[in-house]
Amino acid sequence: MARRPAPPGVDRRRQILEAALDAFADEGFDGATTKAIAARAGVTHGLIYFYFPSKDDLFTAACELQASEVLERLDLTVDAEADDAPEVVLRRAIARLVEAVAAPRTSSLFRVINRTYMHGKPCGDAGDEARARMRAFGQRVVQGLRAYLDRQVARGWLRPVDTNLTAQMVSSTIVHFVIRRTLGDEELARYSTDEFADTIANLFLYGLLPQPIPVR
Amino acid sequence: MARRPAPPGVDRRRQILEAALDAFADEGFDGATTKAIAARAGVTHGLIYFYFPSKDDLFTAACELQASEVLERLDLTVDAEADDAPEVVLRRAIARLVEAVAAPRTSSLFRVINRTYMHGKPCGDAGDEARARMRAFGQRVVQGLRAYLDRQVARGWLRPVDTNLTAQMVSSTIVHFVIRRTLGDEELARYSTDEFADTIANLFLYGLLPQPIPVR
Amino acid sequence: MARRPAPPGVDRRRQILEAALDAFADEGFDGATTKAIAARAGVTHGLIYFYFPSKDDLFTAACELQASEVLERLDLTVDAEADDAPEVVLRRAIARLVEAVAAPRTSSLFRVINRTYMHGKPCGDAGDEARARMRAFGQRVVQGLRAYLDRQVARGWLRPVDTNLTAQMVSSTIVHFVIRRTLGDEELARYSTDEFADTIANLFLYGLLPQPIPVR
Amino acid sequence: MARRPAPPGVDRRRQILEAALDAFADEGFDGATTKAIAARAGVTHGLIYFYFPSKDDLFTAACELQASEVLERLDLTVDAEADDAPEVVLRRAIARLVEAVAAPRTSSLFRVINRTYMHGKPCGDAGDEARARMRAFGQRVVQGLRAYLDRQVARGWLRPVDTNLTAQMVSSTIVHFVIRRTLGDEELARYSTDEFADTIANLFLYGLLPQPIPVR
DNA sequence: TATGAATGAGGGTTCATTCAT
DNA sequence: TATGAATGAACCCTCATTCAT
Repeated sequence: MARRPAPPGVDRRRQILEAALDAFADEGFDGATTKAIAARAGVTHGLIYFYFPSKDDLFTAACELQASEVLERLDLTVDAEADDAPEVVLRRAIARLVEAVAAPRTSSLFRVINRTYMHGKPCGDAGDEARARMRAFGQRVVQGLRAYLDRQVARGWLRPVDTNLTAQMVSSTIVHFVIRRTLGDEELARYSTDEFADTIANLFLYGLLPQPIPVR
Repeated sequence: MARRPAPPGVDRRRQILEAALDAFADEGFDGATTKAIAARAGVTHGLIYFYFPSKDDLFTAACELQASEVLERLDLTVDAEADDAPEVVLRRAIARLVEAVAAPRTSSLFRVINRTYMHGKPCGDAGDEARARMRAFGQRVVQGLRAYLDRQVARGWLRPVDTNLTAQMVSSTIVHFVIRRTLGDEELARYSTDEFADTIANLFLYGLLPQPIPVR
Repeated sequence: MARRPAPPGVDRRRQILEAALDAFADEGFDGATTKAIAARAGVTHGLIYFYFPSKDDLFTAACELQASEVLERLDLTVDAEADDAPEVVLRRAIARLVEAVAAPRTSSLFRVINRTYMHGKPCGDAGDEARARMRAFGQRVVQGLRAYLDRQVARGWLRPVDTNLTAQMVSSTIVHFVIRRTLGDEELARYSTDEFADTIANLFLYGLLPQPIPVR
Repeated sequence: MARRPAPPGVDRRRQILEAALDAFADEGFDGATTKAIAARAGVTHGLIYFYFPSKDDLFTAACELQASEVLERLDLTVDAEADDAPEVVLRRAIARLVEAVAAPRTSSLFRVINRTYMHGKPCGDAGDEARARMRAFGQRVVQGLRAYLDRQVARGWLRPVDTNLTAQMVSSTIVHFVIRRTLGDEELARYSTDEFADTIANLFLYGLLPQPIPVR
């Protein structure tokens, strides 16, 4: 009974994809029932299967849509050649990442990816293929940061560290804390977004050993 | 039919708890079926419900058992007053954490906790209560590290940073990467455990800005 | 959206009916989805419900269309008074039946009918009514053959057997084997259509007991 | 909630298998829902999946159980060397087949097989494998009859016909009519089982051409 | 203690059917 | 006429949980 066709300007498919991503982030792949996703999207249960062949496909599509949209905002190349002082540049990069990850849908994506990373068995939850793609997406994010670090190291503005591992650490730290903050962690909610980015940046810029902190 | 009482010296309850924790880590709460847990523990399905009233309780018990056992090994107070140079001391602390987290059952525990942290909705997966307890456990781990940092800052051996946030960052970084390494991440498998701890320590000790690295 | 009216000379309704009959024959009533039928007919899914109120009605219509078209070709009355020898006459009748049943759409019809015959419960598959009509159609086919046999018995050209039962046996045998041959049964594919009709005719003409077979 | 364990002497598995075969015969593979089968067996829905991994497996198991039990009763070798007159011997064989096929569960099996034979697409209904096995079973039945016919032809008691095709025709005729009779066909119900077997036997023994019928 | 048959709610998926366009 | 998005009932199957033994 085809009751209500979508009002013009409403994209049911996108509604579903967004609801799905949030649901997967909140409940996990198994925990997010297709029925719940439909309810969240304001859509009937059956409609999901009109747009997507299976829950797995929905999962993949939801992740990829968000991933593709997020990659632009995470582009650091524009900043790479700025002539500002090293700490200013890195601070800015971290602020950019914090901001990007904190966007509502994006944090859902990263929550999903995080689960993917914590899995051992190459089966079950949403299939291997989806996991592989998420991993690839995660790597692209990291590679963006790494390229950026490489550039700064080459210029002599940063210490010659293992840029790969460093990029992973920095980005995973950002993701971890931004998500916790997003989820309402009280300790983290005290910091404004800027303070937050700043604190992270300070740690990674100067480390823990005593030394004069340059005025910002 | 045939009742096969456990041979003496075999603790069925513990068998179940350990199998459960690993299963929850591998498959997630929903993904780990009680049947699979029983099989993993070498126990009949029904027996689980002799020892535990429900899957939720099993989940809680499995986490708590491991948590209580792990807290001892993570105790850093013994080192807190050592007179070695600051970097030596912190490096040692990080190595301790890396080693502790990498222990097989412990990494399962942290994998489970990680999922818990990434959840938003206060429902579904094993109930709120369990999540609250896991959070409390995580905090105890962090507080151990934080107390350690406080001590060093007080001594003037570390910069006066926000020790709470720093402790969280350091520990979450360690957990994140140790787990990924445990799960077979190829990039991380290149590092030996010591190198790994060292790399992490260097980053947090000195930061990214150019400066002379003291000989170790 | 775009309405593509059928090009003149194309009978959408008939397209659907033919596709439906084949689909029902191949997959059964439940197995043949309306979507698949639409695809087979080269028509959109919704259009089916413009021409037919329900799947049941489509089923009925598809069967009846074919049944009405087939009844002409199965008419044996023209031959009934031929003066050829009895075996020639019966042989010719059987050949006619074999040929008629083997026609592509006709064999689909008989496949559908066969299923109908093998059903017990007066429910489910396409309703009782449809089954009753199919049975009636089957009986008309049989009655045609029976009338023919009656005529020959009356003339003394055949043994005075129970012509009703005999007609049913002969026709069901023909249908059964022609269908199996149509479906690619390897053992039956060895025979040409003529050989096939001949073999059947021989059995029914002479029986199994030893006796000289007249030259044909 | 494990309410009622089976009373001793009740084989739930067999209950399910028998109910399943009848249901498949009545409704077809798709039409017979697992829920209906469970109800028919006097068993809860879920129990089916305790004993059988899937509906397909249940289908296969149900057919095979009945097939194996029926093959004994269809054994004609004992009669093969009897010294009675040819018509007596064949008449007896046909009576045996009629009786065997008419047994309640057996006719269900043959109804299922019939559907299998009438299918074209090697997919859908219960999978190819099951269909292949049913075909094999059908062939074993036919081969039994064929071997019997071969023996009689070799002795010179029957005409040297194509025994393979003849066996198929005789058995398919028997199956077809016994099933219809079982299902309540009014025309066929008039005949007693013996009359029925006799009529069939007469047709196949003597054919339709005029000739003296020997006293029985 | 220990077993495993038994239960039933609920999850993913399919599909006949409807209706605005 | 024709389209295809939309709906909801029902299906197969899984799984936590129970209970007689």
